[in-house]
Amino acid sequence: MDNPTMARLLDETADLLEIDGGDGFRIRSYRRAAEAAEQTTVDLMEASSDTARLLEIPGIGKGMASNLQAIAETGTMPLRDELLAKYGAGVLELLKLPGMGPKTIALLWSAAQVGSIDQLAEAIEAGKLAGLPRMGEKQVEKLRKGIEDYRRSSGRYRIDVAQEAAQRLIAYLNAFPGGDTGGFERVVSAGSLRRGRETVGDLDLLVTGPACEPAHTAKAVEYVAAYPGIHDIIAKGENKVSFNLDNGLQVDVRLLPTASYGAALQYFTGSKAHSVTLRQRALKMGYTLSEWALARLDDGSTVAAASEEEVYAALGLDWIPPELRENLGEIEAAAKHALPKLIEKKDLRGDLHMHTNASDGHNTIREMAEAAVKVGYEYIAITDHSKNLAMTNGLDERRALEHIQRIHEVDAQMGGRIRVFAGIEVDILGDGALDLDDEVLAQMDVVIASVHTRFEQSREEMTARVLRAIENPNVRILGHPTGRLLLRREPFALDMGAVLRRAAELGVAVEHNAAPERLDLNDRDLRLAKELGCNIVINSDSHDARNLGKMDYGVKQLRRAWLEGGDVLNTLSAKEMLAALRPQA
DNA sequence: GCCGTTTTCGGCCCGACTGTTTTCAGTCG
Repeated sequence: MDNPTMARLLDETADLLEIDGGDGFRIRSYRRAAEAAEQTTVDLMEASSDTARLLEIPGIGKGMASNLQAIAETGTMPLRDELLAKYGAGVLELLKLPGMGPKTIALLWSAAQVGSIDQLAEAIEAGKLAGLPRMGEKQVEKLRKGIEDYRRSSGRYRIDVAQEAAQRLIAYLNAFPGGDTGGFERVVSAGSLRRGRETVGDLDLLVTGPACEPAHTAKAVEYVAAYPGIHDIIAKGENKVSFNLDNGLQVDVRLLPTASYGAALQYFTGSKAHSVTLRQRALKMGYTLSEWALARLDDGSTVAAASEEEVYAALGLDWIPPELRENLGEIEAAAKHALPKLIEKKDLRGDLHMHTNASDGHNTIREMAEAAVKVGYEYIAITDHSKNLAMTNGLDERRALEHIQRIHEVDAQMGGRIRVFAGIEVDILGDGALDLDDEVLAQMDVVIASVHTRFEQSREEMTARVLRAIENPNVRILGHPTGRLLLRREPFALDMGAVLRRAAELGVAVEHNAAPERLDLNDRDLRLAKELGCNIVINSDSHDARNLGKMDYGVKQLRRAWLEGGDVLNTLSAKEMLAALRPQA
């Protein structure tokens, strides 16, 4: 079991304790321990036999150490089992509905025998919630919509979750002993994960090599099917194994001969719409395209199959980056040799959105700056929260001014190794006013304005609110413009066209927030932003120095939006970036 | 349940907003 899984078990125990009405401080210690498990560099599974080593981790005391040891040994822990037996696993799923917290769950459980999302849906339909305390019409309607949203998004997984699952599986497959089969040559992920979609429905893994040659796949298939992370096997054939992982994610592993690698990779990367258009094109040229090869229609002889480049070239096309394969004009562009030169991670020279322990981050300004040097950045901006987000210990005017001083000091201490700009992620209040005085904001190099509250406003209200915020001349970046949390919270209603048009006029940049739970703006709106002439920035929104370089998923979204290096301000030098960000300054 | 002690018990996180109240509980992050 890995650290994140152990962390999840501790966090679930905290959830269950809350539902059970347990002591708040005890619950917090479980949350802290979960966070510690998530963040520590110690391999907890390995360290579990050494109590002293566990106790060295801040947040882990005697009780947590024995919990971790129980988890390492049995895969669970007594308190968690006891509470699960009492309430059932369904309550943990209930907690994922917006507006549904532990107190409400406890109420529903005791008053209406509701212990799962399905039971809640039934209770709502049967009108059983009417009359319960704090269950007015609006509240019930909110729950109904929450269930709808949840059901629509379930069955999909965030790209980082899918990517990590794929990496573990790929590592396992690469360890195939092979023996007389000749083993595997290449193990790669295809499908929507390779295309960089923000969420993934299932994993497609492609395996080629001697052990995958037709009629010789038995040993390879058995090895795949023996992967320890498998929950249940759906299908097992000669060149395909399908199964569900413990977290429910479905995986298809396909075994194909080396000679078909390119055709197979193209076929399994999709998208479906892209592949259909490609196959139509092949037919017009007298070819047929399958996962085995691009072949002549008349005699079936292979035209191209070993690499994707050969397959695309034989169809008269430049190789198309996977992120573009959505049948949105990429095939026409490839035929005209007019594909964009997509932005790459190495083009990024800085990051303009991150938090420190002055608000809800984990590290100091200095630690963030040092981490950014390691990533290879030329500049960063420190942008902590403002006071309206009390939960995050957001800065008021006085603290914000002090923070600017400290940032300047660190900037000087870094001795030119990196520029550290003073910034803020200022809250956009309900009416579109900003959470800090203009005189304070005016002293910042980079002001990001973001919505964090009152997501339920109407489209008109929200649009007016955001427009008012970006009219403030101190605002240089609109942060995570839709507020969405993938698979958890829908984007709020907003007239995106109106906001982007005004942002372009004002020279306010729109952010692509690269945190994998946000990826906000999405690829479609990013493409629109480019068309409308908006400045675009990509930021990590790091709350931890270790996340600073994690831009990969965000860069994929930029690529899906057809963006080139020149479209994104982070590819500029510090001086050019500031000039573009503050054209009037 | 963790931590850090004036060493074995007391402190541990503040505030806005909503929908339900008619003075406030619950959620948010």
